Amino acid sequence: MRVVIARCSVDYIGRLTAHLPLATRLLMVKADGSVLVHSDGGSYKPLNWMAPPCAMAEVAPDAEEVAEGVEAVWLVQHAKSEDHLRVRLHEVLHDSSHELGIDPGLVKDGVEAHLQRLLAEHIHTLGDGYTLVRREYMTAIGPVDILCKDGSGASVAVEIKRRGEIDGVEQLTRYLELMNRDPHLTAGGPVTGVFAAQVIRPQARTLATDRGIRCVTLDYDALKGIDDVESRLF
Amino acid sequence: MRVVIARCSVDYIGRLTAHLPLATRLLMVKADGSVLVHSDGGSYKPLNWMAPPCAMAEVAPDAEEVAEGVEAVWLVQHAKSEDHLRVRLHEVLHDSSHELGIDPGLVKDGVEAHLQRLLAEHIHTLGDGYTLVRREYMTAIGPVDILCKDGSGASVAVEIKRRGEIDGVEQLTRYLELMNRDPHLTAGGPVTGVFAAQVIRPQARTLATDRGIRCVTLDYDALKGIDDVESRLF
DNA sequence: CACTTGATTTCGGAG
DNA sequence: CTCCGAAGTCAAGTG
Repeated sequence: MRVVIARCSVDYIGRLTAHLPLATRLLMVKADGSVLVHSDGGSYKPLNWMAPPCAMAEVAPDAEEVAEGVEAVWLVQHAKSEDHLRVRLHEVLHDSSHELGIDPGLVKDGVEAHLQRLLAEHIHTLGDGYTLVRREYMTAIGPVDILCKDGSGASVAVEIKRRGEIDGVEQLTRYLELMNRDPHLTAGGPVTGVFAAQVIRPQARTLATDRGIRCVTLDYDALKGIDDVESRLF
Repeated sequence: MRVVIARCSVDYIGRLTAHLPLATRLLMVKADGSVLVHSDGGSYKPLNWMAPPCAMAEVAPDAEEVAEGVEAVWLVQHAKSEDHLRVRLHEVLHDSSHELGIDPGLVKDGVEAHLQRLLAEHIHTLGDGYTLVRREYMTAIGPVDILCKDGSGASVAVEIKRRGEIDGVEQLTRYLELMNRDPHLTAGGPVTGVFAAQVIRPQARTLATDRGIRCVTLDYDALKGIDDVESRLF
């Protein structure tokens, strides 16, 4: 990992064309050759970058660049496309390299998969008499998050999102359309839908309701609470 | 901007819980208090981070941490939520600060907005007699990229994407459904749809065709070429 | 390999 | 401010 602080200008040519005027920035060159250009604010996203696989070469500034005061030029070329980044260094304020080694990586908890497991384990939170058929029920166009049956024995398809947005409703609608053509699934009556999420956007809620899909807001901590209480009983 | 290279472990608690085991990493502390934890590979996304607005405080390691060899602890607290990051520094290999100033920011070219402007200016590329009604035509469920009329005077809704995928077809279908219920728009006949993109995926093309939506492949450079030629005439 | 889906998405624009 | 769509999205899982 090489870290450089420099007054520089940057040009990216590839999927789009982007230009960064002359200013002082942090340049990060990773072991895989990828380059990140960061300013002193914003978010975790660099102002400009080149994703691996790519190679960084230091080339000589041309006559025009020399006239503009360019000390060095970095040419970062993507390995599988024409995408490239040209960094013109006008003044290098810091330059150091460090051996970092391979990172053991991030351990996560609390994502959609977890929500799905929790709701599957406590499917009765959807209503009395609800029973789980299976998680990731496979259809021709993809897996339905949860397939269960309501108190009357009718099939219910559940789509789970962390944030409920309109495309999630579209997805569930496609599943329901398909599933309602399967005599096996509709034996107990038409397959209904439940759109479950921690937060459901008003437009998504409106569309779902309009299509007869029930919306359920999930409380992750409450579900986990039930989980903890129940596991403590065993 | 403060740059630290250190052997550290990191814990994030907030929307999810995430842990990074002890390893050598780059820590970036930006002027707005935000912190980024980078490894020597991956992509432009940090392994872990705290987004602004937030504040970083160096706190004393507790007894257990001292016993594990922790030299210092950074507590990064988000200003508007309970999200926080705890960085345990075991060994600092580098630590430097730099004044970067405010960045003039990125200048982009070639995104969807540009495509939309170009097609709107050369709406006749869709066919003889096509006339522009307006860009970003507002409907109850969102803006249609371009509303125009064909040679016969019938309304045409155009959805523009850089890459034409299935969700873009779904989006246009929703607009068309709604617009075809508006007597004002259907006065010249049913509203038809055009799905325009630089690249259209086969699945999206199949779905669009199936729904009577015309697919048009946009050539950005060609459109820009027309633009340049025309502007040169004035 | 391509395709799909989620993300501590981030980012920008419109209402 | 919120809501919504786009992104040089990235990255992981699956057929």
